[in-house]
Amino acid sequence: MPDVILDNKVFYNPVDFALKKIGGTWKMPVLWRLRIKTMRYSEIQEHIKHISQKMLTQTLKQLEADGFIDKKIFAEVPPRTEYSLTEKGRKAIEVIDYLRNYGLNLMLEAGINYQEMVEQEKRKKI
Amino acid sequence: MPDVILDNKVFYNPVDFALKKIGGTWKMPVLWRLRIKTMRYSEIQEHIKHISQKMLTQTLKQLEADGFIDKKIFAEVPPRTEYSLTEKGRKAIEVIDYLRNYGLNLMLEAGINYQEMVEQEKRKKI
DNA sequence: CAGTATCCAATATGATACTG
DNA sequence: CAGTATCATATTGGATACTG
Repeated sequence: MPDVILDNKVFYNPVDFALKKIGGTWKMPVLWRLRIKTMRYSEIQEHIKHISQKMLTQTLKQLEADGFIDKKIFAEVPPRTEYSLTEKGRKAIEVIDYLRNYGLNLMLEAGINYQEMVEQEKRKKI
Repeated sequence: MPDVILDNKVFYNPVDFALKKIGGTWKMPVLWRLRIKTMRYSEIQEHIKHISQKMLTQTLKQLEADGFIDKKIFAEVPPRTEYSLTEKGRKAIEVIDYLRNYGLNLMLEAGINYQEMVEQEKRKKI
C-alpha cells in the first residue's frame, strides 16, 4: 500500500485516512449528537460527558475545516454559535451508526448489555 | 451515555469500545492481511510497510488476547509461528471493509485516486 | 525466526486561568 | 456564551540492542 500525503500529513491506507478525519476520542461523539439537530457550543458540551472546552473547540474546528459541519455565528449579545451537519457529515453518521452497532455486539459478547445500562441511567434521572 | 469499565479500562461509548479493540495504527492492517490466509510473523512484517517489531508483537498479542486471531507455534528449529483469523476476526473484516470503502470515498472527494496509486505501485515492482 | 527490554520522541488529552 | 492561551500529563509509537 502506498502512502498518501495531504496537508503535510501521512496516511498509510484508506482506513487510516477515514479515522484521521472522524476518529479520535471526540469527533464521532460530536457528530453523533448533531445528527438529531443543530446545537450550540454549550449544548454540545452539556451532552458529552468528560469533554473539556479545549477538546470541544479543537474538535469543532477540525470537523468544520474538513467539511463535516457548518458553523453559524449570530451577532448577538451574549454571542450564539450554532453547529450543524453538512451532507458530508450526514454520510459520516452512517459510518458511525455501523461502527456503533458493531461496538454494541462486541460489548454483548463481553457480557455488557449497554442498551440496558442506558435505560437504567434514564430512569435515575427521572 | 454511561461509562463502561472492563479490565481496568474506561470506555465512553460503543464506538470507543470497538475502536479500542480494533483501532489504533496497526490492528486493522494486521487483520486485513490475515483475511487472505494464515501468515507467519515475518511474513506479516514484510507485508506491512513501516511497522516496527515492537508494534507488530504488541498488536498480535492484543489481537490474540481479545480473540480476533489464533496463534499456532510449531516446535521447529528455527521457530515458526502462524497467525490466523478467528470467527470474531472474520467479523471484524466486514467492519474494516466498510471503513475502507468509506475512506476510499473520502480520498476521492479530496482528489486522491488511491486505487490507481496502488495499481501504479504494482507496475513499478514488475 | 520470533520475539524482549529499554529508552526516547511525538502526539493526544486534560486542568486551569483568562477574554471579546 | 464561546471561546483562547499555557502548562502539565498520559498514551502511543519508534530506535536500538539483545536472546531462546
